Amino acid sequence: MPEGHTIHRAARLQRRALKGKVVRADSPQGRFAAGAAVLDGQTLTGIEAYGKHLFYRWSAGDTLHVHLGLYGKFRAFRREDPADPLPPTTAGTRLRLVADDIVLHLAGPTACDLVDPAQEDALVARLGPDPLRRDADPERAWAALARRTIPIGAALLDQRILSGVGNVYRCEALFVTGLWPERPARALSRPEFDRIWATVAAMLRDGEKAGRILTVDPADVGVRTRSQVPGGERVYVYKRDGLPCRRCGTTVLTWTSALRAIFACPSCQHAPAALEAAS
DNA sequence: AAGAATGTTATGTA
DNA sequence: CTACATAACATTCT
Repeated sequence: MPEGHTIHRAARLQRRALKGKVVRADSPQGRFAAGAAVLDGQTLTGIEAYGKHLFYRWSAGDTLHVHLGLYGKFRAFRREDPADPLPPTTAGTRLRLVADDIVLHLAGPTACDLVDPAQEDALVARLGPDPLRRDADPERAWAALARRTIPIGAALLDQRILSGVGNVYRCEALFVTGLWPERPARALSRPEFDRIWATVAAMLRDGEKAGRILTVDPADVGVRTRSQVPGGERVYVYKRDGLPCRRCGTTVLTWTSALRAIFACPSCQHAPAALEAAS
């Protein structure tokens, strides 16, 4: 269940565990047997994250491209003794990497394939700036938004405009910036865009550090809520439809935007007056 | 056991 | 080329 923070965190932790090491690779379920055979015995020279994509660089020049999709997961195991048996793989395991005392399982990703430089360039060229990357250029996102009539809520999910944001962060970032998700993207002012960019970057950074999504400001933590939603203590609006807003108590609304459920507080996020009255 | 889910691409239409 | 609707794929969890 990954957004950009999960991917960048995986890159950081796996770099620490595997970079510079000779890696044994295989594909226990045979779902990536040919690719694993190519990587087996190579040294992992680097891992790069771009939006929700990962690129693993190998000593013979190969690049492994991974995208976790909706269900992809990494599982890492530490082995005391290299002679110990390998931990069992669960169904859907595509690739297993073994180095020294580390075993890494990659299960269920949408993409797990070897790419040549042209393919990698094409993939990256389709992505908007990633706020977690040092080389991110917010002007590219600003220019892309200015051309779009789609709602800002939909635009934030479009990886071509800006990359790394998923459904939780789009809802939370719009709440924190106080913007109604249905505002046309190109109607945003520059200061509003700057606030969105800064908010998304800060949220993704926090998530990368913590390893989980936690967007609620400590100042709002004490606000009474009857939320029974798992993880509901850590977000403002995501999956909190029908519950009182943590800030103002107004009922949080949900509807469909860009194929996904979106959640927002009509009061804190300046819904059109008609809608606010109706709720 | 149906349905939802922290994702994305493809296709047809206007 | 943009926008929108719809379907499709993928897998796990409740």
